[in-house]
Amino acid sequence: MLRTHEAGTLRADDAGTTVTLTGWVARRRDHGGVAFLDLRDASGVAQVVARDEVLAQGGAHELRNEYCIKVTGEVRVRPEGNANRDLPTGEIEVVADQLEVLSASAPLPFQIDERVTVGEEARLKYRYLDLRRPAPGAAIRLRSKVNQAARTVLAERDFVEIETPTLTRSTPEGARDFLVPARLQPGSWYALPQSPQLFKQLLMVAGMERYYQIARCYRDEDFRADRQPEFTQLDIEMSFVEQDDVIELGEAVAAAVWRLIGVELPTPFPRLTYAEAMERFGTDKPDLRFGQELVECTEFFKDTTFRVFQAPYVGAVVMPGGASQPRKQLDAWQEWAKQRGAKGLAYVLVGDDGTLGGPVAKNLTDIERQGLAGHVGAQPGDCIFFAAGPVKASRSLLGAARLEIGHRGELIDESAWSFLWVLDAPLFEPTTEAEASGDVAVGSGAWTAVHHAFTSPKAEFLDTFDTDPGSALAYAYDMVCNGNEIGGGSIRIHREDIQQRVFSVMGLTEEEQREKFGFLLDAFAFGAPPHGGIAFGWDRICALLSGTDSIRDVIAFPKSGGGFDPLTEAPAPITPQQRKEAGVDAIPPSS
RNA sequence: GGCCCCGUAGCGCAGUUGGUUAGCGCGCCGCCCUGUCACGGCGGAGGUCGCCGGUUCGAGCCCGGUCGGGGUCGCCA
Repeated sequence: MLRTHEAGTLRADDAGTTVTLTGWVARRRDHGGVAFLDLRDASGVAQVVARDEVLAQGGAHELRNEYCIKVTGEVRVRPEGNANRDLPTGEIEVVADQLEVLSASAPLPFQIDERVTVGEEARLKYRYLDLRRPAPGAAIRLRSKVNQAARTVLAERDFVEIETPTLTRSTPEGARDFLVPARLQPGSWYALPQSPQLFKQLLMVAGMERYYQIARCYRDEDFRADRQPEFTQLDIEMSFVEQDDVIELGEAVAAAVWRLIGVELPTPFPRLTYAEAMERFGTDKPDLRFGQELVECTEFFKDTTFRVFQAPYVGAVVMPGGASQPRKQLDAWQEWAKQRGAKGLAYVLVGDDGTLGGPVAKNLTDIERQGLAGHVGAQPGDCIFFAAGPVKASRSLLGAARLEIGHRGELIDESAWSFLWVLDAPLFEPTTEAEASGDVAVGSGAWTAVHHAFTSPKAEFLDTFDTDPGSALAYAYDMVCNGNEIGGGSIRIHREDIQQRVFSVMGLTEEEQREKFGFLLDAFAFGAPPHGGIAFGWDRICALLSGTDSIRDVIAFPKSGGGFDPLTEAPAPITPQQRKEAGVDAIPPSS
């Protein structure tokens, strides 16, 4: 090694030791005859004292920030009154007697200083400089620990870490595939996997019994703050298990990684059914760190004369103190609701004396006005928001309003961790609903799978799921943390007859089944074990653990909007020669 | 794909009602400084106001378009 010690580890005990340190000049305080250098390496920072003579030697006089240097000198306790309590190494300094510039630094595009804010674009373009800063660097280092913790839990339980292909076959489910031309078969293409889903099921057929992988997944979809075209899942699959076994393992993994930040998660996690989550929170990933649950009002308004509330569903959510919002603010809520595709957001203001105000109040009957605040649990000074209309859309609007109320009203305890499982999701949803929300149906039937086509119906629906698909629930489970879906999975179908019936509900003919999933169906013909699994959104989990909002902060080299990498400037055009060789323009014989 | 916000020096930002030479902080360059720790002092350089077009006597500012970034809804089994 070029060094004998790491800068951040030096303490008063090391006084008298001659050490050689390597690292970067984090800051230079030059007093003419003597200069103080903060030498930073991965372990931390230590102060180096360099006299003029030492600086002059070896061209070190022009030392600037981020020069990479090597310093040899004696550790000593700092003179009386000069200790720096803010630094772990603040008791000591290294008196340099040799200083060598290993590598000079050009002037920096931005300062390597936590106190200086830098735009994300600049940070990503010079990500290698960004990562020299304490917080960004710490997020990447924490991620490594998170991987390690998960691996430890899984290794203790005899899981087998297995890599699956990244060049694979395009399958029709889910998101858009990234495609890779096959040079040796012009006109044919590989797809990058959206997840190792099918492979991990094949590994169960292969008798591996317990599989995991920290797997890179690829989906060619439009961007969001919490989305990258390539992202990572901790992917797990187990044979001979039931839902509770997977849930227990999931809790063990979560507990192990949260322990890294000193949080002991109480297990088992609370469980909500999908139906209950939708009813009480208007979402399948409720944030339980605050109340303001939705209040069902359909029955309350069953005889209402107010046209808007003569709807299949009426629900409410209370905003504490919301009655004092200025008119402008209340109008802004209408805009907010419209942006979500709603007509608006009806509201009633509860005055300090209990009288109801706002445009809706006068449309209510006396009886309704008397009972309303009590029914929804509103106090004087609160604002009650209503949504009326189709159940699903109304609840979803109220659920979003609830979150907005929580944020604006600072009702959310940011230091709290709320974990839960959401269970018993529906197996199918009507295709029309899926299409209405823009979903591409896999089959041509009236129903499409909510999770995926291999998710098992719950035992009690085995006889009825094809005669009454709308009521069938699945062995599917989502782990939710602070309103984020951080993991999800299911028990899979392993019986051919059930799989056939699921396919036929989805309107897939046998021919289509063969074409789309032939290799999996083949495998299932050879004694497939009952199995199930879970996949964790690893980037989101690392972001939560790092206390950052953006998954970009826990990815070493993330992409910016539009899938662009500001550092390498990928994607980039290819040469005509590459085009020709890759077979990008080959025309398949059939078309 | 829809909607909203942003684009001014290397970085982060200000820029009034459209009006003289576009400012501030940090960084950068030069000189000075022997106990600092976001050291300090003096001096200096640095601008295609994203791009194209329009309105105007005059545009960083107004209008249209376009590119880039961020957010949000759609989409993401």
